[in-house]
Amino acid sequence: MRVTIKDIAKKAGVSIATVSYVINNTKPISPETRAKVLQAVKEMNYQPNFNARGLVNYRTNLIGVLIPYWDQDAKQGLMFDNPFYSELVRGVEVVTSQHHYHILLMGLGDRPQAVRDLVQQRDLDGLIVVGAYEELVTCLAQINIPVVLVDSYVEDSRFCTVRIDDEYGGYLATQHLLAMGHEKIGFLTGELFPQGVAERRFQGYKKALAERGLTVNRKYVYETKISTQGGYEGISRLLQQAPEITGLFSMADIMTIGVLKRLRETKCQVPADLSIVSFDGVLYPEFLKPALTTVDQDIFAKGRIAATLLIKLIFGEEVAASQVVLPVTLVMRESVKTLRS
Amino acid sequence: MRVTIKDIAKKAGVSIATVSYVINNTKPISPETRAKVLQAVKEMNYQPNFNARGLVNYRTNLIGVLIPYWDQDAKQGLMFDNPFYSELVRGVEVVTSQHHYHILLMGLGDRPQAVRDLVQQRDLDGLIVVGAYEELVTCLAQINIPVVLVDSYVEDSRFCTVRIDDEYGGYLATQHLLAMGHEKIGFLTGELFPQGVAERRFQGYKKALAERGLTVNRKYVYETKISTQGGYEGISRLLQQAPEITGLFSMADIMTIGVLKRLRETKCQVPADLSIVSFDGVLYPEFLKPALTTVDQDIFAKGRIAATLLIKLIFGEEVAASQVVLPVTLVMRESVKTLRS
DNA sequence: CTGAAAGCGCTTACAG
DNA sequence: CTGAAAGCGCTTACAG
Repeated sequence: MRVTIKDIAKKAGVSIATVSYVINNTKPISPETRAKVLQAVKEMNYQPNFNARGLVNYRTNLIGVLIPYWDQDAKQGLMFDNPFYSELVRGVEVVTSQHHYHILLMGLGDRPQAVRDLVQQRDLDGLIVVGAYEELVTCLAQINIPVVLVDSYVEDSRFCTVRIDDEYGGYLATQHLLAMGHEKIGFLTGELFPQGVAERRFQGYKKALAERGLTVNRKYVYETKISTQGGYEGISRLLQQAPEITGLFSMADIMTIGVLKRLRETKCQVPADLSIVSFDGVLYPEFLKPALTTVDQDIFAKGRIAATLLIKLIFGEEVAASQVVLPVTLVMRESVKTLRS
Repeated sequence: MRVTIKDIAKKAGVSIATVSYVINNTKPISPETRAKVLQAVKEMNYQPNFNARGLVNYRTNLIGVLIPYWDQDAKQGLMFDNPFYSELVRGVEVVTSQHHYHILLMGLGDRPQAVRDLVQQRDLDGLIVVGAYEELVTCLAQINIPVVLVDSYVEDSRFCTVRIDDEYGGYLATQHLLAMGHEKIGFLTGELFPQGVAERRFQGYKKALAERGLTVNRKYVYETKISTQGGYEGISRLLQQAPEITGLFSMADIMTIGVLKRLRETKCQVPADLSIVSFDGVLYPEFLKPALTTVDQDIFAKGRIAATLLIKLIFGEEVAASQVVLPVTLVMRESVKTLRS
């Protein structure tokens, strides 16, 4: 059923070792023998079994792409639910496919050890991990393969990272609202944990406020899940505890959609009643109603660069930069109104 | 470096066969021996190597998810570019992870034989293929593993399929425009090939027109790529060759975004100057401007069902239905205006 | 230039 | 109940 190296050897009248040599170009083989083998390979559509190959030479040509869930049961949330991740995976695919690498895609729930298991089960050559948190990083540190962290701020120098300047992004968003005259600015965010992007954007939020001599009102900050549902519930709570806010920095487009839904239900107009700056620019913000002012990032590039780094690490090549920081841009559209003060 | 069954055997003081037996629960083992083995497994964080396992027992616990490109170079288009696919993959992941199956994600360009190669290289247990066309189906037929086709209308009874009733969807879209008084209705579509969904939606379009005693004006139909870019260019051409249309059935949300972009540039108002019905409902249509009237489908469910079917096929279980057809719903929002006639 | 043989991590008759 | 051995598909010293 499987076409194996034996079949080729038999057909070409050589040993399996010879077949291996010509396929891998790993030893000088006479032109005639080579031709015979290649002919057989072609006729039988032979393709080497990467699993068997990986078993002996410790290279499976397989990398894992790990994407976190926030909701273990629903398997929702960060994972895929967010077009963000499809963009990222697409970026990864573009480069891995050029290097004959395959992608194993996995969602990661609340059991970070699952990474270690996966790596052992599949004998992965490398790992791209999105949004790693401390506990996960601890697990990763026990694994002996190259890892590229996307959107994570771990201090561990063993890992390459690719991300944007989230603090600056948060700063841009908030600073824009301030510049437009808003002072009571809400911050709707995903979980704030030390190595996460949310925390950094929060830093940027604080920094922008501080520049204006303002301090953070904890009532203006609401932590919830990064999903439409999170945005929907979050804005309700936030407006309940801080009805006076005139501006909102929403940490992710996907949350902002939920915000818009809720606001529409409560007849709260954007930007008339509430100005919004969102983040990512992944949901075609110019076509939303209102067209969303966003801090944009190039997620496709994130994926490409992460994969390029990882492949280099796997091949033991020198990497120019082990910490890649991609730019962000504030794109002004229609969701922020100028407040006269 | 790898923790293997040998390490466990040594630590537990038993043979590797015994370790295998307890791990797989495949032979009666004395409680004491079992305990020793389990203890060792735990202490060493042992996880069996699925690749090695697959080599001997012809089951790798790996399935492939294949997603077509339309643009080989840019690796864009259908693949991921479209949130449609992330939803689908998420659905697949939910069920595969419950069955200890992993997902190999691959884009598929213009070389359908790549599927066969992949299956051999990775020894996949099964395949979920999105949008298969004839040539690809021919390749799939040569492969001896279970395949579930998503969004494909091949006649081949060897394959399970899951899809929506695309003809009915196209009918609903067109019929709605007709009901609102439109008669000159454009159809912006992806490539029309026999086994594709586009062709079926086109049939629905024709059927709705026919019911009104109208025939298809070929000038009103424009075939292009399923992407924002395709939508953008497509609507330009379409309006060039048929400026008189008052309604548009756009075959995919992702194209519709491009349409909106172009229309905005040319100051063509929706729905004042052009009414639009879109398809999929995957881009938060209620928050677009204008809120898009769409024919919605549950893509997450498509993924879940496809994976469930595939797993059953792999395990040789009886499948209730080998052709699953999911419902579509017309959701009216604001992109269609009533035309008085 | 070519091949026999060992071995990668695992499972599974087969024997005891 | 337990284990030695063959074998899954492949690569790689080693010998010739």
